[in-house]
Amino acid sequence: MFELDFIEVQEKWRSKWFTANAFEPSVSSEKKFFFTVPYPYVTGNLHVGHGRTYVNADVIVRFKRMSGFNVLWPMGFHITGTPVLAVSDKIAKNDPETIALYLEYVNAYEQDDAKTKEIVNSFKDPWAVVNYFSKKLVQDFQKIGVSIDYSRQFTTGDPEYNAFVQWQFLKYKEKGFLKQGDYPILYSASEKNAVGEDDIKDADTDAVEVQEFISIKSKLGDSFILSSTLRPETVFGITNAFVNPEGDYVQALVDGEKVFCSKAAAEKLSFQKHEVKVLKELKGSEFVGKIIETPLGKKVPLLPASFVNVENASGFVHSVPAHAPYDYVALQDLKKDKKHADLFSIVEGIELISVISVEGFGDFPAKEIVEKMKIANLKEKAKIDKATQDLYKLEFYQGRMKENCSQFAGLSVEQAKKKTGEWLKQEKKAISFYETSRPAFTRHGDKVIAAVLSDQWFLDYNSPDWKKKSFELLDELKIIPEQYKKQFHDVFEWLDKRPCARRRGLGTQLPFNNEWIIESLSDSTFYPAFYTIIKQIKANKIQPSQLKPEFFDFVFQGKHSIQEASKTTGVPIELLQSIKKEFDYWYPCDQRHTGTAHITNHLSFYCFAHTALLQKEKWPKSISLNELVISEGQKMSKSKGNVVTLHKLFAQYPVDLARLYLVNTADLGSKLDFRLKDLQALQKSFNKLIAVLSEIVIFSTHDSAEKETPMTKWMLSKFESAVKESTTALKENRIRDYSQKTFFDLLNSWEYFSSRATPEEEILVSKKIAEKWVKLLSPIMPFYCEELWSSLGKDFVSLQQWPVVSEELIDENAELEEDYLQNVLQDVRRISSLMKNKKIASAKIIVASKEKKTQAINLIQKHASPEELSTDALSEYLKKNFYSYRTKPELLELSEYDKLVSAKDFISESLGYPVVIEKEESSNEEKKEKAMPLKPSVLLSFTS
RNA sequence: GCAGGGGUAGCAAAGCUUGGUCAAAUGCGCAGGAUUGAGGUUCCUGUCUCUUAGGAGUUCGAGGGUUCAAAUCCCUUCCCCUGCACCA
Repeated sequence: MFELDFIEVQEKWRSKWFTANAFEPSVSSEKKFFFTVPYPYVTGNLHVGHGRTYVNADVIVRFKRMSGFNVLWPMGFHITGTPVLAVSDKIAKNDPETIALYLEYVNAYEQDDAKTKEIVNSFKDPWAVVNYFSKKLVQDFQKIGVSIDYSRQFTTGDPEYNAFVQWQFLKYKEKGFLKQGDYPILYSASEKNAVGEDDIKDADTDAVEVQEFISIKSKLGDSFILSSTLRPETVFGITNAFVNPEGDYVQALVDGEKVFCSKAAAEKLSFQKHEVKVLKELKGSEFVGKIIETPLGKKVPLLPASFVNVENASGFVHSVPAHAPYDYVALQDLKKDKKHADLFSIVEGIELISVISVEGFGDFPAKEIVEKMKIANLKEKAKIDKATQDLYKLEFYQGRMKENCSQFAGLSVEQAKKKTGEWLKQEKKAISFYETSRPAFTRHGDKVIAAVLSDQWFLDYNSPDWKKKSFELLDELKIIPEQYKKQFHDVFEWLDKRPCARRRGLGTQLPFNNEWIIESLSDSTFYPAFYTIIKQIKANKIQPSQLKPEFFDFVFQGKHSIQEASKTTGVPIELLQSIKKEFDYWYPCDQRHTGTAHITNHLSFYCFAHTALLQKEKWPKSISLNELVISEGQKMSKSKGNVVTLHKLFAQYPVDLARLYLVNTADLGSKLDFRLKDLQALQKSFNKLIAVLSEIVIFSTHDSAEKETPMTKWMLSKFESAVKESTTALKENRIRDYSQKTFFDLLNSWEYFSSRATPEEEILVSKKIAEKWVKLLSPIMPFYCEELWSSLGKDFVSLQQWPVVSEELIDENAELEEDYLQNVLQDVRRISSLMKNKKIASAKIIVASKEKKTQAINLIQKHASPEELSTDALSEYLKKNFYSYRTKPELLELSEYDKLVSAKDFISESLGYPVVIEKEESSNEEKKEKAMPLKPSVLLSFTS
């Protein structure tokens, strides 16, 4: 038995590959294959989700390399944005959870506890995080055996990279793709800064977003009151407004107009591009009973309601009791309220106004639903919330505006909502009021509010020419698996203006405005180009300051003369030439592989960036994708503690096994559910294959008599078919198919062959398949394959030529004969199983006569359909398989008797009792009549 | 709601583009047998239902259609997952 210490084998080949620089190609005359996978983000360890993407990628790349391509697969590291910063921040503030997490991460690499602590402590500096993990990730990658060129590493924080990204944004600006405008964001007033999800308490479990309320202006004296709603379309149904009598309100000058709103609202408005000056403060109770005039000219009363929250939006709400459960219940409560007995007649006089029709409800859905759910008063908050939500959903998606809604009559609520809001704002009858979707606080405990940035930078993916060109790219782009092409199409359609810079985080500053950091998805769209040049930039010590726009103009776009470019940048002409040559050699990117999650952003931006910056010949050629990995049926997350890190995995299982598992468990287009039990089960087959293959490799060195037999023909045919099918599958990126064929099918075939064959036959076949099979498997399990290959006295199977199919060995007949034998065996077993209580002594197998076969062939050929056949036994039999015999008449020509006789011992052994083979012509048995072509008659005899 | 993907035997997962060879690969699980002191491992066999001679019946979310023939093509319908932006 072949025993290997997998840790040792892995270490050995890892170090051999990388000391020999086996995967570091340079410009040559060979045909090239430039392949990339998005660089990982460096805030922690890699997990099986990364593993899946990188292993699939590696299989593709190894196949291409063995198929004679000059393959470049480089790697860099992504550090842009807030996450690294957030980690450092938390560690600096001694956040116990973060420290524990990072102790665990670092502990995976370090032996010494004291050292681990020291390292984690150093993470107060974000660059320490970046530097530490980028080094460790390289080690991890090398451990998985992915054949990456590590000589072109960089991080997105490197000054060379900054210059490269700045150049891109200069180009976007020149083309008019970069624009500035208003944008609402989450904001902390006390920190004077934008806040992201990672800054907000509990935002990872309970997301906070910015909502746009429409605050309509209703006249009250010489001022307006601002009442807010998320449903502007109901403005036609207003019957009154509500104020919280306990609340604090102000009168303020907002953009030159006197308005009433809550005190909190006035402050918020000042962050939303409004000039706000508070004139006086007053209590909500002072508004009760006042009559206001809505923008539609209707005079309605202001009534008290405790449910109005002055901390939310403008502090007043208008009331649409026909459609809003809260409003309806509030009015009912008010009628019963003794404190406000003076208002009774006003409330009593309010008539509900219906503005939306929706199936299943009459004129006043809110009233109906409140009555149906038996909501008694405002205290039943949970019930009212539910009623509101249900009704809103129903009306929003299914409702229509009624006749009384002027120009919006007949529209769906969905459309009317947007249009009414726009209209009110345009007519200056309302303003936008941005508010957080729930009360939220930063991790430091400051209030999070919605603010409007007036100078936010956007990339306008809707620029007509840009979008058109990008669709052109998409038309030509090969997407693997194809099913995702449509999604790309839809995403391209949908892409609009997208904010592309932030006020904080690591990364590159906007070239013309250094207060802005280019946001992390926007700085990672064109970087495959960077791999082609960074090696020479670093090797020749070109300074970041030399990487002026002219440098990139020249290299990527061929602009300026080389003399000019050299003069401006101070880069020598030959060097400039050589860098451009390298870019021109490798570009375009032939294939980019990543997870499907990136389609809606990263991959789409990647396409757009290329159409904006490069000529058509340099646009990407293909994108391949794989779905995500879940763990034991659940999404992986730190909080669930079910994240499987590659580190842990490889401590216990051979890398080659894990690689096999990751490519074989699911197709690229489906989720992979990582189950430890399955992996362990797979290990059995894995060990078996290693044992079998090692044996074959040893056999292949033995001498043998060169004599082919039906069995060797069968095995070689199976093998060569597998070579053929595997190769096709790999060419089409059907990686799972390839692994099934190369690994499982062949293993099963060999096991069967081995049970049927003599040692001589095994040696004969081994000599012909050993090398090929090792090569075939090497993309999946490179470590063991290198080990086996070296035992044949050769170097680096990873760099060998992919096996060529020996078509002449594919022998359909040999395979058919063996299938036939299996069918017969199956048949005999079936019959035996029906003989429940009898012990079988022996079996007689009677093969159909020649005459019957000829007859059968005639019948099949002379008739077009099974209906035309008559009802004799042979015809009845033929009816069942009519069409398959018709398309493959050679089936019927098989020499059944010879096959069975030659396999007689095998049949007896498999069945466990002796068998006799007879021909129908020479048999004395009555049952011989039952024999049909390909279906011999079987006669069992029993021990008494 | 919009967009994309999906529903296959106890479970997981192929097959669907190009209809027949599909009661449907493969793996797990389960059952019986061999091996073993026992367990595990390994090997063989079976695993939709009925059937004491190789037969029959019912299945691929549900319902309808096209066809000599449908898991595969068309229509309708129900259910599930993902994304919906400034976040890596």
